Amino acid sequence: MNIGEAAAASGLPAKTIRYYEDIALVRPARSENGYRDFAESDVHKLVFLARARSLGFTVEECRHLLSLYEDRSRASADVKAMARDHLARIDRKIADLEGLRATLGGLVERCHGDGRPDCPILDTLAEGQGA
Amino acid sequence: MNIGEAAAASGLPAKTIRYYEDIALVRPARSENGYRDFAESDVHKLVFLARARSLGFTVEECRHLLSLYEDRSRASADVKAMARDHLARIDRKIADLEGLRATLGGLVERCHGDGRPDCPILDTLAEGQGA
DNA sequence: ATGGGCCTTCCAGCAACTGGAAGGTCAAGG
DNA sequence: CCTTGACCTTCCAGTTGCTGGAAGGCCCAT
Repeated sequence: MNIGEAAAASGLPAKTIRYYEDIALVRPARSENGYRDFAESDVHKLVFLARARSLGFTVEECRHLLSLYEDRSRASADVKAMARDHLARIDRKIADLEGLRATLGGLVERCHGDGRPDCPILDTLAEGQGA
Repeated sequence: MNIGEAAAASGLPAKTIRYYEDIALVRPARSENGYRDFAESDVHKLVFLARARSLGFTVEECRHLLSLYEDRSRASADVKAMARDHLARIDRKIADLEGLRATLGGLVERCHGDGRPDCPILDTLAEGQGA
């Protein structure tokens, strides 16, 4: 299977797949003409990667998850620990963003938003009572 | 005022301040010895930048906000529009993360997380019912 | 044989810094 | 007076995860 088909099958851009080969996440065979030749198992890995990335795992975490996935004897505890760490990071990020949202939302509400030049948003950025 | 003091006063690392000069967000004077010499107004700008960045505005948005801030005749509507756009982006990001959180949280719950090798998290990444 | 649509490699760049090397300056202490 | 150490300077490279583009090779149909 050429890279174009692998891309279509996995949902990843060809460029990204080449990049994943660069950083040794996948190792497709090569045809005689030098084209990459993807086996079913390669495409599975690509799909796995696409899913893990879309869940927000970093590439390095994906590498680790992939190795756990390929290790028939691994313990699910390892995976769960990673996922839980990741969950905690997500929770932190959500909390941060909600704080941000509250601050900025408050500023937006207080800004009359017309042609007058005085603006509580800029004032706050400059003086900093609210951020 | 040397860069070290400006850094302490603004809360930004010296490296970041140099970077901000590089991209022309600030233009401190220079002393005879070649050291940067920050006026109060420069430090104000740095504080402004630090606050706006911490609210998640991109550097380019900060550049724009700064110019609005310096423009005595600007309309607060401009600022409000930017802030509202930014708010919308934050909301989208929060929603994305909450979706992620739900998916991943569900997986973590279903994973028994012991020494056994079968793991719903990896299975899902591979087969993809849940992502 | 020629056109197009694949494929290959490599180089550059995005955001927003951060780290480090190599060297200049300045104030204090011996 | 000299050294030490903290500061400052510039420049180059790396980070994360791709993405775009150029230059060139391959393959298939007309």
